[in-house]
Amino acid sequence: MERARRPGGRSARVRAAVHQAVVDLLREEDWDELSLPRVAELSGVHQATLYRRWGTVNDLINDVVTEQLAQGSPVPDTGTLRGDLEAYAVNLADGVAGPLGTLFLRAAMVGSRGPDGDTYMIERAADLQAMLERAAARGERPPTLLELMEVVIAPLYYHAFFFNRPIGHDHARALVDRLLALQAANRR
Amino acid sequence: MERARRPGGRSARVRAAVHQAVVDLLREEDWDELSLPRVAELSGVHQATLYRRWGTVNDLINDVVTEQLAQGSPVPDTGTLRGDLEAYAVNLADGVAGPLGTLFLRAAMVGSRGPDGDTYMIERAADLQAMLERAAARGERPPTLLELMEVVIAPLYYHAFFFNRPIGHDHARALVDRLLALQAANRR
DNA sequence: ACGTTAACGCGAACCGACTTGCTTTAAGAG
DNA sequence: CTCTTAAAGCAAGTCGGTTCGCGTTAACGT
Repeated sequence: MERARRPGGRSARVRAAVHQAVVDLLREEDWDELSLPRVAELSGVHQATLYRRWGTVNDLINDVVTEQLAQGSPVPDTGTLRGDLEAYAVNLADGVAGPLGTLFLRAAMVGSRGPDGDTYMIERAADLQAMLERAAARGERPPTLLELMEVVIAPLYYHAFFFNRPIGHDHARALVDRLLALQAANRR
Repeated sequence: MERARRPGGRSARVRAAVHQAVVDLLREEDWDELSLPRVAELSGVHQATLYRRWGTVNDLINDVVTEQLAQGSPVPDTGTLRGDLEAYAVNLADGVAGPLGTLFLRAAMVGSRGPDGDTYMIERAADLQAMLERAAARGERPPTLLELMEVVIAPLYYHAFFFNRPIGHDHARALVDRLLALQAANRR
């Protein structure tokens, strides 16, 4: 894999300015107003640079999402299964609202892929899997990854997607309750 | 509300050809290849007509989705709650796969609205609510609409959206099982 | 500090999406 | 059958997104 040949100062500044402009545009304007010329205008970076470095809007979005996922919102480790799940759910609820949520949904829709060719979802899934295995190691009885996705994560996205209004923390925690209740019921 | 002034023969044929072309394009090409000129080419209808009747790609998609929802897939009435739910879930599972699912998701993402200004989701919700009320009238103990959406519908969309692969009928029925199991647990 | 060159800035040209004024066709009414 | 006119076809023109060749800047190695 080809490493970036000159990652230093200027390129980094340009990248940051462009990423910032993307988020800003998404915050104010409509979904499909996002174009490279528009980003160029707002960021002060020349169009040609955008086309050369990123090529298309989707690739740019891809880059932004990758960066955000890499640094922001790590999977929590609170010491209890319930604690981890609630922290994660509440965090995700906040995340899918706001401009980054939109970005993320759009990225997913176009079938964006991370550097290793995997879907973002799959990369994240590994982290969640690890969280569940920590719980199992402590002697708790965690749900499967599929159950977690279906009972907690899917509803969060669903609300954001179809009704795009923020999901309350209480509501997010209620989803976790439901998941754990199912676990309790299954054990019998 | 202004009725269509001349809904007869030719207009109907044009509309049908255009709708067909949209679905065909979506089946073969990529998500963002869909443009009015492209649809014009494939349908044999002139560009100008498309721009005058629909204006934008989103409005066209809107029209297609509205039509599909209006005729296709009515909310079932099998006589039992479980029967209704399973029929609905299996049907939706098939629906969200395939090109129409994509169409629908995209429409939702842009925040499409039906003729009365409501989100499609909200229009459909009324039908589902009626289904649940029929069950209640029979003396069954139906879940709330919110529970139905979160436990059954959300996961179906989630799978289609993030992993876009079809959901098996068994899997769809399993989601209904989960919903009913939750109901049983709550009753205690 | 100095030279090399990747990465950015600039403007012109290109191309496809979108618009518009006019003409032609055929639905629907009498 | 005839008339009216809504809706479709046509073609030229505008506009914004995209590409390209060339000159300039500033990372990074020495």
